[in-house]
Amino acid sequence: MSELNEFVKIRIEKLKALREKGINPYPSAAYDQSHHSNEIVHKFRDLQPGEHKEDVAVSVAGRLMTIRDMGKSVFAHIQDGKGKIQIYIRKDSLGEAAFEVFKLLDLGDIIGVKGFPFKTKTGEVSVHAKTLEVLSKSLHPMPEKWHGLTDLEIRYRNRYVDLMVNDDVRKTFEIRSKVVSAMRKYLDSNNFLEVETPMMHSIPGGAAAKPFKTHHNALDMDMFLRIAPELYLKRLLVGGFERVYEINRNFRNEGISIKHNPEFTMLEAYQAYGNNESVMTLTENLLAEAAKASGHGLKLKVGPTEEEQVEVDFTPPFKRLPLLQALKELGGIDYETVDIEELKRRVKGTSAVVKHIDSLSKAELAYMLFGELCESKLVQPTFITDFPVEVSPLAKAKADNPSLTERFELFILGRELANGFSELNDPIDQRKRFEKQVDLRKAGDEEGMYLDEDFILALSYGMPPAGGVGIGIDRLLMFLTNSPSIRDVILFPLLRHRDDEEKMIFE
RNA sequence: GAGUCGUUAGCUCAGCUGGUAGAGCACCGCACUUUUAAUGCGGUUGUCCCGGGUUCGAACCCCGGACGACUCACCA
Repeated sequence: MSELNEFVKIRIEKLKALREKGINPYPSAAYDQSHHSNEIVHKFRDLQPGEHKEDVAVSVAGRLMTIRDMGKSVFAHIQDGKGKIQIYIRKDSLGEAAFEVFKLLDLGDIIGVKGFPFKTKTGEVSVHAKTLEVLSKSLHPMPEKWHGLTDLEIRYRNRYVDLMVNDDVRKTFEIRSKVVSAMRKYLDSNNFLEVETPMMHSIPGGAAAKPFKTHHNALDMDMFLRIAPELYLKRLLVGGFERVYEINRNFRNEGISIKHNPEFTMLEAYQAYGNNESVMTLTENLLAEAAKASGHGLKLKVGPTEEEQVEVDFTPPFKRLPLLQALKELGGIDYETVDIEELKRRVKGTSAVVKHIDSLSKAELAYMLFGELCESKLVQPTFITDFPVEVSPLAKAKADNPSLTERFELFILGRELANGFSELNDPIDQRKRFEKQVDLRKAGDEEGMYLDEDFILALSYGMPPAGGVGIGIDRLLMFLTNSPSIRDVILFPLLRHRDDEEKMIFE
Protein backbone atom coordinates (compact mmCIF):
# COMPACT_ATOMS: atom_id res chain seq x y z
CA MET A 1 0.00 0.00 0.00
CA SER A 2 1.31 3.39 -0.94
CA GLU A 3 1.31 6.16 1.62
CA LEU A 4 1.47 8.75 -1.11
CA ASN A 5 -1.34 11.19 -1.53
CA GLU A 6 -3.26 11.69 -4.74
CA PHE A 7 -1.23 14.72 -5.76
CA VAL A 8 1.99 12.74 -5.78
CA LYS A 9 0.41 9.81 -7.59
CA ILE A 10 -0.83 12.12 -10.34
CA ARG A 11 2.62 13.60 -10.73
CA ILE A 12 4.21 10.18 -10.91
CA GLU A 13 1.75 9.30 -13.69
CA LYS A 14 2.87 12.41 -15.56
CA LEU A 15 6.48 11.40 -14.99
CA LYS A 16 5.75 8.06 -16.63
CA ALA A 17 3.94 9.79 -19.49
CA LEU A 18 7.00 11.99 -20.07
CA ARG A 19 9.24 8.92 -20.19
CA GLU A 20 6.85 7.29 -22.68
CA LYS A 21 7.31 10.31 -24.91
CA GLY A 22 11.06 9.71 -24.76
CA ILE A 23 11.67 12.61 -22.38
CA ASN A 24 14.17 12.07 -19.57
CA PRO A 25 12.67 14.04 -16.66
CA TYR A 26 16.06 14.18 -14.92
CA PRO A 27 18.57 14.83 -17.70
CA SER A 28 22.26 15.13 -16.97
CA ALA A 29 23.32 17.47 -19.76
CA ALA A 30 24.37 20.91 -18.55
CA TYR A 31 21.82 23.57 -19.39
CA ASP A 32 23.17 26.79 -20.77
CA GLN A 33 21.50 29.79 -19.12
CA SER A 34 22.26 32.71 -21.41
CA HIS A 35 20.75 35.05 -18.84
CA HIS A 36 19.23 35.12 -15.41
CA SER A 37 15.71 36.42 -15.00
CA ASN A 38 16.78 39.79 -13.63
CA GLU A 39 19.24 40.35 -16.49
CA ILE A 40 16.57 39.90 -19.14
CA VAL A 41 14.08 42.07 -17.30
CA HIS A 42 16.71 44.80 -16.97
CA LYS A 43 18.17 44.51 -20.46
CA PHE A 44 14.82 44.72 -22.25
CA ARG A 45 13.02 47.09 -19.93
CA ASP A 46 12.88 49.77 -22.63
CA LEU A 47 10.91 47.71 -25.14
CA GLN A 48 7.49 49.08 -25.98
CA PRO A 49 4.50 47.02 -24.86
CA GLY A 50 3.89 44.49 -27.59
CA GLU A 51 7.41 44.90 -29.04
CA HIS A 52 9.26 41.67 -29.92
CA LYS A 53 12.99 40.96 -30.30
CA GLU A 54 12.74 37.89 -32.48
CA ASP A 55 16.35 38.16 -33.58
CA VAL A 56 17.64 37.86 -30.00
CA ALA A 57 18.07 34.35 -28.57
CA VAL A 58 17.90 33.91 -24.81
CA SER A 59 17.69 30.88 -22.55
CA VAL A 60 16.52 30.78 -18.98
CA ALA A 61 16.07 27.98 -16.48
CA GLY A 62 14.18 27.74 -13.24
CA ARG A 63 11.22 26.47 -11.30
CA LEU A 64 7.68 26.85 -12.63
CA MET A 65 5.91 29.01 -10.07
CA THR A 66 2.64 30.00 -11.77
CA ILE A 67 0.79 28.84 -14.87
CA ARG A 68 -2.00 30.73 -16.60
CA ASP A 69 -3.36 28.38 -19.19
CA MET A 70 -5.55 29.65 -22.02
CA GLY A 71 -5.76 26.54 -24.08
CA LYS A 72 -3.40 27.01 -27.00
CA SER A 73 -1.32 29.65 -25.27
CA VAL A 74 0.02 29.81 -21.75
CA PHE A 75 1.68 32.38 -19.56
CA ALA A 76 3.84 31.13 -16.74
CA HIS A 77 6.50 32.42 -14.39
CA ILE A 78 9.71 30.61 -13.69
CA GLN A 79 11.96 31.43 -10.78
CA ASP A 80 15.71 31.19 -10.97
CA GLY A 81 18.44 32.19 -8.51
CA LYS A 82 17.93 35.86 -9.27
CA GLY A 83 14.17 36.23 -9.41
CA LYS A 84 11.22 35.49 -11.62
CA ILE A 85 10.53 35.95 -15.28
CA GLN A 86 7.39 35.38 -17.31
CA ILE A 87 7.48 32.95 -20.18
CA TYR A 88 4.92 32.79 -22.99
CA ILE A 89 4.17 29.47 -24.58
CA ARG A 90 2.14 29.11 -27.76
CA LYS A 91 1.22 25.89 -29.42
CA ASP A 92 2.09 27.27 -32.85
CA SER A 93 5.56 28.51 -31.92
CA LEU A 94 6.53 25.60 -29.69
CA GLY A 95 5.15 22.85 -31.94
CA GLU A 96 2.52 20.24 -31.21
CA ALA A 97 4.81 17.63 -29.63
CA ALA A 98 6.60 20.04 -27.27
CA PHE A 99 3.28 21.61 -26.35
CA GLU A 100 2.01 18.18 -25.32
CA VAL A 101 5.11 17.85 -23.13
CA PHE A 102 4.36 21.18 -21.53
CA LYS A 103 0.84 20.01 -20.70
CA LEU A 104 2.43 17.27 -18.56
CA LEU A 105 4.25 19.80 -16.39
CA ASP A 106 3.27 20.95 -12.92
CA LEU A 107 3.98 23.87 -10.67
CA GLY A 108 7.34 23.20 -9.09
CA ASP A 109 8.91 21.53 -12.12
CA ILE A 110 12.29 22.85 -13.18
CA ILE A 111 12.50 23.66 -16.85
CA GLY A 112 14.71 25.37 -19.39
CA VAL A 113 13.25 27.72 -21.99
CA LYS A 114 14.89 29.04 -25.14
CA GLY A 115 13.23 31.81 -27.04
CA PHE A 116 13.22 35.54 -27.65
CA PRO A 117 12.46 38.45 -25.36
CA PHE A 118 9.41 40.64 -25.75
CA LYS A 119 7.24 42.93 -23.73
CA THR A 120 3.61 41.98 -23.29
CA LYS A 121 0.88 44.46 -24.01
CA THR A 122 0.54 44.89 -20.27
CA GLY A 123 4.22 45.86 -20.13
CA GLU A 124 5.98 42.84 -18.64
CA VAL A 125 9.31 41.74 -20.10
CA SER A 126 8.86 38.06 -20.97
CA VAL A 127 10.42 35.23 -22.95
CA HIS A 128 8.51 33.83 -25.91
CA ALA A 129 9.38 30.12 -25.86
CA LYS A 130 10.64 28.39 -28.98
CA THR A 131 11.88 25.28 -27.22
CA LEU A 132 11.30 23.92 -23.77
CA GLU A 133 13.16 21.24 -21.80
CA VAL A 134 12.24 19.40 -18.65
CA LEU A 135 15.24 19.65 -16.32
CA SER A 136 13.72 18.13 -13.19
CA LYS A 137 10.22 16.84 -12.49
CA SER A 138 8.75 17.82 -9.15
CA LEU A 139 6.68 15.14 -7.44
CA HIS A 140 5.49 17.09 -4.41
CA PRO A 141 2.91 19.87 -4.62
CA MET A 142 4.01 23.40 -3.87
CA PRO A 143 2.56 25.64 -1.16
CA GLU A 144 -0.32 27.86 -2.13
CA LYS A 145 0.68 30.67 -4.46
CA TRP A 146 -1.22 33.52 -2.88
CA HIS A 147 -0.93 33.06 0.88
CA GLY A 148 2.36 31.22 0.52
CA LEU A 149 3.88 29.27 3.34
CA THR A 150 3.54 30.72 6.82
CA ASP A 151 3.60 27.66 9.07
CA LEU A 152 6.78 28.24 11.07
CA GLU A 153 7.38 24.59 11.71
CA ILE A 154 7.37 23.73 8.00
CA ARG A 155 9.41 26.83 7.22
CA TYR A 156 12.15 25.80 9.67
CA ARG A 157 12.02 22.03 9.19
CA ASN A 158 11.72 22.11 5.39
CA ARG A 159 13.64 25.28 4.72
CA TYR A 160 13.97 24.46 1.02
CA VAL A 161 10.22 25.01 0.65
CA ASP A 162 10.45 28.27 2.57
CA LEU A 163 13.26 29.43 0.29
CA MET A 164 11.30 28.46 -2.82
CA VAL A 165 8.27 30.54 -2.04
CA ASN A 166 9.38 33.30 0.32
CA ASP A 167 11.53 35.87 -1.44
CA ASP A 168 12.43 37.72 1.73
CA VAL A 169 13.85 34.53 3.26
CA ARG A 170 16.24 34.14 0.34
CA LYS A 171 17.06 37.82 0.77
CA THR A 172 17.88 37.34 4.45
CA PHE A 173 20.41 34.64 3.72
CA GLU A 174 21.92 36.59 0.86
CA ILE A 175 22.43 39.46 3.30
CA ARG A 176 23.94 37.05 5.80
CA SER A 177 26.46 35.93 3.23
CA LYS A 178 27.32 39.50 2.25
CA VAL A 179 27.74 40.58 5.87
CA VAL A 180 30.05 37.71 6.77
CA SER A 181 31.96 38.30 3.59
CA ALA A 182 32.39 42.02 4.39
CA MET A 183 33.65 41.22 7.88
CA ARG A 184 36.14 38.71 6.46
CA LYS A 185 37.29 41.27 3.92
CA TYR A 186 37.81 43.89 6.61
CA LEU A 187 39.82 41.50 8.79
CA ASP A 188 41.84 40.18 5.87
CA SER A 189 42.73 43.68 4.74
CA ASN A 190 43.86 44.50 8.27
CA ASN A 191 46.34 41.64 8.33
CA PHE A 192 44.23 39.17 10.26
CA LEU A 193 44.85 35.56 9.31
CA GLU A 194 41.79 33.35 9.06
CA VAL A 195 42.38 30.03 10.80
CA GLU A 196 40.42 26.92 11.65
CA THR A 197 40.85 25.39 15.07
CA PRO A 198 39.33 22.18 16.41
CA MET A 199 35.62 21.83 16.97
CA MET A 200 36.16 18.65 18.95
CA HIS A 201 37.83 19.34 22.26
CA SER A 202 38.97 16.90 24.89
CA ILE A 203 38.69 19.76 27.39
CA PRO A 204 35.94 22.28 26.69
CA GLY A 205 37.15 25.81 27.34
CA GLY A 206 37.05 29.49 26.52
CA ALA A 207 33.58 30.20 27.87
CA ALA A 208 31.28 29.46 30.75
CA ALA A 209 28.80 27.08 29.14
CA LYS A 210 27.57 23.51 29.16
CA PRO A 211 29.12 21.46 26.35
CA PHE A 212 27.78 18.67 24.16
CA LYS A 213 29.53 15.41 24.77
CA THR A 214 30.50 12.91 22.10
CA HIS A 215 32.80 9.94 21.78
CA HIS A 216 35.65 8.92 19.50
CA ASN A 217 35.47 5.15 19.02
CA ALA A 218 38.98 4.30 17.79
CA LEU A 219 40.59 6.31 20.56
CA ASP A 220 37.87 5.30 23.04
CA MET A 221 37.87 8.91 24.16
CA ASP A 222 35.07 11.19 25.27
CA MET A 223 35.14 14.51 23.50
CA PHE A 224 33.23 17.78 23.65
CA LEU A 225 31.96 19.97 20.86
CA ARG A 226 33.61 23.30 21.36
CA ILE A 227 31.90 26.02 23.34
CA ALA A 228 34.45 28.60 22.12
CA PRO A 229 37.64 28.64 20.03
CA GLU A 230 39.33 31.13 22.37
CA LEU A 231 42.01 28.97 23.97
CA TYR A 232 43.20 27.61 20.60
CA LEU A 233 43.34 31.04 19.01
CA LYS A 234 45.47 32.31 21.90
CA ARG A 235 47.81 29.34 21.44
CA LEU A 236 48.32 30.71 17.92
CA LEU A 237 49.34 34.09 19.36
CA VAL A 238 51.90 32.19 21.45
CA GLY A 239 53.07 30.53 18.24
CA GLY A 240 53.75 33.89 16.65
CA PHE A 241 50.74 34.77 14.52
CA GLU A 242 49.95 38.35 15.51
CA ARG A 243 46.41 38.65 14.23
CA VAL A 244 44.11 35.67 13.85
CA TYR A 245 40.40 35.16 13.49
CA GLU A 246 37.94 32.35 13.06
CA ILE A 247 34.31 32.43 11.96
CA ASN A 248 32.61 29.19 12.76
CA ARG A 249 30.23 27.30 14.96
CA ASN A 250 30.15 27.02 18.71
CA PHE A 251 27.93 24.48 20.44
CA ARG A 252 26.29 25.02 23.79
CA ASN A 253 24.09 22.47 25.46
CA GLU A 254 21.61 24.95 26.85
CA GLY A 255 18.10 26.17 26.30
CA ILE A 256 16.65 27.03 22.93
CA SER A 257 14.90 30.36 22.56
CA ILE A 258 14.18 33.19 20.22
CA LYS A 259 17.81 34.26 20.72
CA HIS A 260 19.53 30.91 21.31
CA ASN A 261 20.25 28.05 18.94
CA PRO A 262 22.42 25.19 20.26
CA GLU A 263 24.88 25.74 17.44
CA PHE A 264 25.61 29.33 16.60
CA THR A 265 28.21 31.19 14.61
CA MET A 266 30.83 33.26 16.35
CA LEU A 267 33.53 35.50 15.01
CA GLU A 268 36.54 35.56 17.33
CA ALA A 269 39.46 37.84 16.54
CA TYR A 270 42.74 38.26 18.45
CA GLN A 271 45.17 41.07 18.02
CA ALA A 272 48.66 40.82 19.56
CA TYR A 273 50.10 44.01 21.02
CA GLY A 274 46.58 45.33 21.34
CA ASN A 275 44.23 45.42 24.31
CA ASN A 276 40.54 45.81 25.08
CA GLU A 277 40.59 49.34 23.61
CA SER A 278 42.07 48.08 20.34
CA VAL A 279 39.42 45.42 19.94
CA MET A 280 36.62 47.80 20.87
CA THR A 281 37.73 49.89 17.91
CA LEU A 282 37.97 46.73 15.81
CA THR A 283 34.44 45.79 16.86
CA GLU A 284 33.10 49.21 15.92
CA ASN A 285 34.71 49.01 12.52
CA LEU A 286 33.52 45.47 11.90
CA LEU A 287 29.95 46.31 12.83
CA ALA A 288 30.02 49.41 10.66
CA GLU A 289 31.23 47.28 7.73
CA ALA A 290 28.56 44.71 8.49
CA ALA A 291 25.81 47.33 8.61
CA LYS A 292 26.94 48.76 5.29
CA ALA A 293 27.10 45.33 3.69
CA SER A 294 23.55 44.60 4.83
CA GLY A 295 22.38 47.35 2.51
CA HIS A 296 21.01 49.62 5.19
CA GLY A 297 23.91 51.93 5.81
CA LEU A 298 24.97 52.78 9.33
CA LYS A 299 21.53 53.69 10.61
CA LEU A 300 18.89 51.04 10.49
CA LYS A 301 15.38 50.69 11.77
CA VAL A 302 14.66 47.62 13.84
CA GLY A 303 11.33 46.50 15.24
CA PRO A 304 8.22 44.50 14.47
CA THR A 305 6.03 47.33 13.16
CA GLU A 306 6.48 50.86 11.86
CA GLU A 307 5.33 52.38 15.15
CA GLU A 308 7.56 50.21 17.32
CA GLN A 309 10.65 50.59 15.18
CA VAL A 310 13.77 52.03 16.74
CA GLU A 311 16.62 53.53 14.77
CA VAL A 312 19.93 51.95 15.71
CA ASP A 313 23.02 53.93 14.76
CA PHE A 314 26.13 51.87 14.03
CA THR A 315 28.30 54.93 13.43
CA PRO A 316 31.55 54.61 15.46
CA PRO A 317 32.54 55.37 18.12
CA PHE A 318 29.96 53.63 20.30
CA LYS A 319 29.14 54.83 23.78
CA ARG A 320 31.35 53.41 26.55
CA LEU A 321 29.98 52.95 30.05
CA PRO A 322 31.64 51.19 32.99
CA LEU A 323 29.42 48.48 34.45
CA LEU A 324 29.18 50.03 37.92
CA GLN A 325 28.34 53.40 36.42
CA ALA A 326 25.63 51.77 34.32
CA LEU A 327 24.30 50.20 37.49
CA LYS A 328 24.12 53.62 39.07
CA GLU A 329 22.65 55.46 36.08
CA LEU A 330 20.25 52.81 34.81
CA GLY A 331 19.69 50.66 37.89
CA GLY A 332 19.75 53.35 40.57
CA ILE A 333 22.28 51.48 42.69
CA ASP A 334 25.42 53.25 43.90
CA TYR A 335 28.03 50.53 44.25
CA GLU A 336 30.35 52.76 46.32
CA THR A 337 27.82 53.36 49.08
CA VAL A 338 25.59 50.28 48.98
CA ASP A 339 26.42 47.39 51.31
CA ILE A 340 26.52 43.73 50.29
CA GLU A 341 23.36 42.77 52.21
CA GLU A 342 21.39 45.40 50.32
CA LEU A 343 22.73 43.99 47.02
CA LYS A 344 21.65 40.48 48.06
CA ARG A 345 18.23 41.80 48.93
CA ARG A 346 17.96 43.50 45.54
CA VAL A 347 19.07 40.32 43.70
CA LYS A 348 16.46 38.29 45.57
CA GLY A 349 13.90 40.87 44.50
CA THR A 350 14.50 40.04 40.82
CA SER A 351 13.29 37.02 38.88
CA ALA A 352 16.83 35.60 38.65
CA VAL A 353 17.37 32.18 40.18
CA VAL A 354 20.45 32.25 42.40
CA LYS A 355 21.67 29.04 44.01
CA HIS A 356 24.28 30.10 46.54
CA ILE A 357 23.86 33.80 46.98
CA ASP A 358 25.94 33.94 50.16
CA SER A 359 29.08 32.81 48.34
CA LEU A 360 28.86 35.69 45.87
CA SER A 361 31.09 38.74 46.16
CA LYS A 362 29.82 42.28 46.08
CA ALA A 363 31.12 42.63 42.51
CA GLU A 364 29.32 39.48 41.34
CA LEU A 365 26.08 40.69 42.89
CA ALA A 366 26.52 43.99 41.11
CA TYR A 367 27.11 42.10 37.85
CA MET A 368 23.88 40.14 38.32
CA LEU A 369 21.92 43.28 39.08
CA PHE A 370 23.34 44.90 35.96
CA GLY A 371 21.93 42.00 33.93
CA GLU A 372 18.54 42.27 35.58
CA LEU A 373 18.13 46.03 35.75
CA CYS A 374 20.23 47.62 33.02
CA GLU A 375 20.77 45.42 29.94
CA SER A 376 17.30 45.93 28.53
CA LYS A 377 17.77 49.70 28.70
CA LEU A 378 20.83 49.70 26.45
CA VAL A 379 19.28 50.47 23.06
CA GLN A 380 21.98 52.19 21.04
CA PRO A 381 25.29 50.31 20.66
CA THR A 382 27.00 50.62 24.04
CA PHE A 383 30.19 49.09 25.36
CA ILE A 384 29.79 48.15 28.99
CA THR A 385 33.29 47.96 30.48
CA ASP A 386 35.08 46.93 33.68
CA PHE A 387 33.52 43.58 34.55
CA PRO A 388 34.25 41.91 37.88
CA VAL A 389 37.26 39.60 37.85
CA GLU A 390 35.22 36.68 39.23
CA VAL A 391 33.10 36.49 36.10
CA SER A 392 35.98 37.17 33.71
CA PRO A 393 38.51 34.34 34.24
CA LEU A 394 40.31 34.89 30.93
CA ALA A 395 40.57 38.71 31.10
CA LYS A 396 43.39 40.84 32.39
CA ALA A 397 42.68 42.70 35.62
CA LYS A 398 42.73 46.50 35.66
CA ALA A 399 46.06 47.82 36.89
CA ASP A 400 44.42 50.35 39.21
CA ASN A 401 41.68 48.01 40.48
CA PRO A 402 42.39 44.27 40.45
CA SER A 403 38.77 43.44 41.33
CA LEU A 404 37.74 44.61 37.85
CA THR A 405 38.97 43.57 34.42
CA GLU A 406 39.78 45.24 31.12
CA ARG A 407 36.73 43.68 29.58
CA PHE A 408 33.71 44.92 27.62
CA GLU A 409 30.43 43.62 26.37
CA LEU A 410 28.59 45.34 23.55
CA PHE A 411 24.84 45.74 23.95
CA ILE A 412 22.35 46.74 21.27
CA LEU A 413 18.59 46.82 21.85
CA GLY A 414 19.12 45.16 25.20
CA ARG A 415 20.97 42.20 23.76
CA GLU A 416 24.57 41.19 24.15
CA LEU A 417 26.27 41.14 20.79
CA ALA A 418 30.00 41.04 21.52
CA ASN A 419 32.37 40.30 24.35
CA GLY A 420 36.05 41.17 24.46
CA PHE A 421 38.96 41.94 26.70
CA SER A 422 42.65 42.38 27.23
CA GLU A 423 43.70 38.75 27.20
CA LEU A 424 45.17 37.45 30.42
CA ASN A 425 48.70 36.32 29.55
CA ASP A 426 50.12 35.80 33.04
CA PRO A 427 50.32 31.99 33.32
CA ILE A 428 50.48 32.04 37.12
CA ASP A 429 47.38 34.24 37.42
CA GLN A 430 45.61 32.20 34.72
CA ARG A 431 46.29 28.98 36.65
CA LYS A 432 44.79 30.51 39.81
CA ARG A 433 41.73 31.70 37.90
CA PHE A 434 41.22 28.25 36.38
CA GLU A 435 41.57 26.64 39.79
CA LYS A 436 38.82 28.91 41.10
CA GLN A 437 36.64 27.80 38.19
CA VAL A 438 37.37 24.16 38.99
CA ASP A 439 36.28 24.83 42.57
CA LEU A 440 33.02 26.26 41.22
CA ARG A 441 32.50 23.10 39.20
CA LYS A 442 33.09 20.97 42.26
CA ALA A 443 30.58 23.12 44.13
CA GLY A 444 28.00 22.19 41.49
CA ASP A 445 28.28 24.98 38.94
CA GLU A 446 27.94 23.12 35.64
CA GLU A 447 29.38 26.08 33.80
CA GLY A 448 32.58 26.29 35.79
CA MET A 449 35.56 25.97 33.49
CA TYR A 450 37.92 23.04 33.21
CA LEU A 451 41.64 23.43 33.84
CA ASP A 452 43.39 23.21 30.50
CA GLU A 453 47.00 22.27 31.36
CA ASP A 454 48.22 22.63 27.80
CA PHE A 455 46.84 26.15 27.63
CA ILE A 456 48.73 27.07 30.81
CA LEU A 457 51.83 25.48 29.29
CA ALA A 458 51.34 27.59 26.17
CA LEU A 459 51.04 30.79 28.25
CA SER A 460 54.18 29.76 30.12
CA TYR A 461 56.14 30.09 26.89
CA GLY A 462 54.98 33.69 26.74
CA MET A 463 51.97 35.16 24.92
CA PRO A 464 52.20 38.73 23.66
CA PRO A 465 49.78 41.17 25.22
CA ALA A 466 46.63 41.05 23.13
CA GLY A 467 43.06 42.09 22.78
CA GLY A 468 40.42 39.59 21.75
CA VAL A 469 36.75 39.84 20.84
CA GLY A 470 33.91 37.50 20.03
CA ILE A 471 30.94 38.68 17.99
CA GLY A 472 27.74 36.65 17.73
CA ILE A 473 27.10 36.55 14.00
CA ASP A 474 23.55 35.23 14.23
CA ARG A 475 22.51 37.94 16.66
CA LEU A 476 24.14 40.57 14.51
CA LEU A 477 22.18 39.31 11.53
CA MET A 478 18.98 39.49 13.55
CA PHE A 479 19.52 43.24 13.79
CA LEU A 480 20.69 43.69 10.23
CA THR A 481 17.75 41.79 8.73
CA ASN A 482 15.21 42.87 11.35
CA SER A 483 14.46 39.25 12.20
CA PRO A 484 12.56 38.62 15.42
CA SER A 485 13.97 35.11 15.94
CA ILE A 486 17.46 33.64 15.63
CA ARG A 487 15.80 30.84 13.65
CA ASP A 488 15.09 33.36 10.92
CA VAL A 489 18.81 33.89 10.29
CA ILE A 490 19.92 30.25 10.61
CA LEU A 491 19.13 28.17 7.53
CA PHE A 492 18.49 24.97 9.45
CA PRO A 493 17.77 25.77 13.10
CA LEU A 494 17.67 22.89 15.52
CA LEU A 495 14.20 21.47 16.09
CA ARG A 496 13.14 18.42 17.98
CA HIS A 497 13.16 15.26 15.88
CA ARG A 498 9.75 14.03 14.80
CA ASP A 499 8.82 10.40 14.31
CA ASP A 500 5.82 11.27 12.17
CA GLU A 501 7.73 12.91 9.34
CA GLU A 502 6.23 12.80 5.87
CA LYS A 503 7.72 9.82 4.07
CA MET A 504 8.00 9.62 0.32
CA ILE A 505 7.90 5.90 -0.45
CA PHE A 506 7.45 5.37 -4.15
CA GLU A 507 7.03 1.56 -4.33
C1' G B 1 12.74 23.23 33.17
C1' A B 2 7.69 26.17 34.16
C1' G B 3 3.41 28.71 32.20
C1' U B 4 0.09 30.30 28.08
C1' C B 5 -1.65 29.39 23.25
C1' G B 6 -1.89 26.34 18.98
C1' U B 7 -2.16 21.63 15.64
C1' U B 8 -8.74 20.47 10.66
C1' A B 9 -7.30 18.75 2.67
C1' G B 10 -0.75 19.73 -0.54
C1' C B 11 -1.07 25.30 1.28
C1' U B 12 -4.06 29.45 3.78
C1' C B 13 -8.00 29.01 6.98
C1' A B 14 -13.62 28.47 8.70
C1' G B 15 -16.26 24.91 11.51
C1' C B 16 -21.59 28.29 16.86
C1' U B 17 -24.50 25.18 22.60
C1' G B 18 -21.48 17.75 20.97
C1' G B 19 -25.45 15.36 15.72
C1' U B 20 -21.57 11.44 10.10
C1' A B 21 -16.30 17.58 7.68
C1' G B 22 -16.24 23.10 4.74
C1' A B 23 -14.19 27.49 1.65
C1' G B 24 -10.27 29.66 -1.33
C1' C B 25 -5.90 28.29 -3.75
C1' A B 26 -3.81 23.73 -5.61
C1' C B 27 -5.36 19.20 -8.23
C1' C B 28 -8.56 16.44 -12.21
C1' G B 29 -11.97 17.17 -16.70
C1' C B 30 -13.97 20.60 -20.48
C1' A B 31 -13.68 25.59 -23.06
C1' C B 32 -10.37 29.56 -24.23
C1' U B 33 -3.64 31.89 -28.73
C1' U B 34 -1.43 38.54 -24.37
C1' U B 35 -2.39 36.41 -19.05
C1' U B 36 -0.38 37.94 -14.40
C1' A B 37 -4.54 35.76 -7.63
C1' A B 38 -6.37 34.68 -15.73
C1' U B 39 -11.55 33.45 -16.57
C1' G B 40 -16.12 30.18 -17.13
C1' C B 41 -18.49 25.28 -16.18
C1' G B 42 -18.13 20.48 -13.68
C1' G B 43 -15.46 17.26 -10.20
C1' U B 44 -11.89 15.00 -6.51
C1' U B 45 -9.06 15.57 -2.21
C1' G B 46 -9.19 14.26 5.22
C1' U B 47 -5.65 9.08 10.69
C1' C B 48 -9.88 16.75 12.17
C1' C B 49 -1.70 15.67 15.74
C1' C B 50 -1.69 10.76 18.75
C1' G B 51 -3.79 7.56 22.81
C1' G B 52 -7.47 6.93 26.41
C1' G B 53 -12.21 8.55 28.78
C1' U B 54 -17.38 10.67 29.05
C1' U B 55 -21.67 10.20 25.73
C1' C B 56 -26.74 7.02 21.94
C1' G B 57 -23.20 10.13 19.28
C1' A B 58 -16.74 13.76 19.93
C1' A B 59 -12.93 17.96 15.28
C1' C B 60 -15.65 20.13 19.56
C1' C B 61 -16.02 18.10 26.55
C1' C B 62 -12.26 15.51 30.19
C1' C B 63 -7.30 13.06 31.09
C1' G B 64 -2.49 11.77 29.21
C1' G B 65 1.17 12.33 25.37
C1' A B 66 3.78 14.42 20.74
C1' C B 67 5.27 18.66 18.10
C1' G B 68 5.40 23.98 17.52
C1' A B 69 4.95 29.30 18.91
C1' C B 70 5.35 32.86 22.72
C1' U B 71 6.70 34.38 27.85
C1' C B 72 9.87 33.27 31.97
C1' A B 73 14.36 30.69 33.75
C1' C B 74 19.61 29.43 31.79
C1' C B 75 22.60 31.62 28.14
C1' A B 76 25.64 34.41 23.45
